[in-house]
Amino acid sequence: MDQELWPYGLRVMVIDNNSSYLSVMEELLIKCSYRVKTYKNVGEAMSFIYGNTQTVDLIISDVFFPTEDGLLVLQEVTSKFDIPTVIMSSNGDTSTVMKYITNGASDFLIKPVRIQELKNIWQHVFRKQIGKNRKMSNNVQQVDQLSSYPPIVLAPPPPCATRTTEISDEATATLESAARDQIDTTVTDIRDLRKPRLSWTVQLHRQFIEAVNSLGGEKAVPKKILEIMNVKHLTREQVASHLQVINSELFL
DNA sequence: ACACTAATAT
DNA sequence: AATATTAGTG
Repeated sequence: MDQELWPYGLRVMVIDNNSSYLSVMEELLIKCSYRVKTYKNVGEAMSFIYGNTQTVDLIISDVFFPTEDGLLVLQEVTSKFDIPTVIMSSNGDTSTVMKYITNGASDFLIKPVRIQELKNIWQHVFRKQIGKNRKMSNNVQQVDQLSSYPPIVLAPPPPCATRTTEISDEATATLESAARDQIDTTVTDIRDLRKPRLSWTVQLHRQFIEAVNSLGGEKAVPKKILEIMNVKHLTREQVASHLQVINSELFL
């Protein structure tokens, strides 16, 4: 059976002028182990994108009815940066949705957005990349070839992504053993991982990302990350070094 | 003293 | 390119 994978650390920008809804979105996205950056206004969001190319994997923007700034974001971003953009609105009438989709929106979510829908948005990122690569090679694209490390790591899914289950009896057994496997692959000690130097395996990196996310943006400093990761023989310096790289690839 | 970060070294 | 070490700051 194929190992299920999850795109840890996918960098998602959310734009919405309603700050309480922004927080809701942030919380949901963090539960999905994405990295999240939120903006209340379109201008700041766009200037971040202009100043930091290649640091946003996906944008989720409100429509900003009636000014339709959401549409501007969409047109700007799709024409200049090719970042998949998802539009949110509380109004889901067909003509509205159609307008955004025809202008290049990757998806249209109707508020309130449920976490189940956010678990699926990562696919838009990979869709775009597959679209780009398809003409140059007829090789079957392996999903792990599309991942870029360290910004995005494919690893077993986080608890939030537990599949919407209709559980058949034997499937239950499979899931349980999969869960056990996942526990078994959690790194608790790096003695054998540090050959000459430490290797940040996907498991270790996943724990790192989860620790960072659980601390939330600002407070994610090496010492606290280290505490939360709870990995023997891992040093604060090693975490700091890794954090530096992650942050230079930006986001947080 | 300690921890953080940016810069630099390996 | 990835990880470790150093050096300056609070």
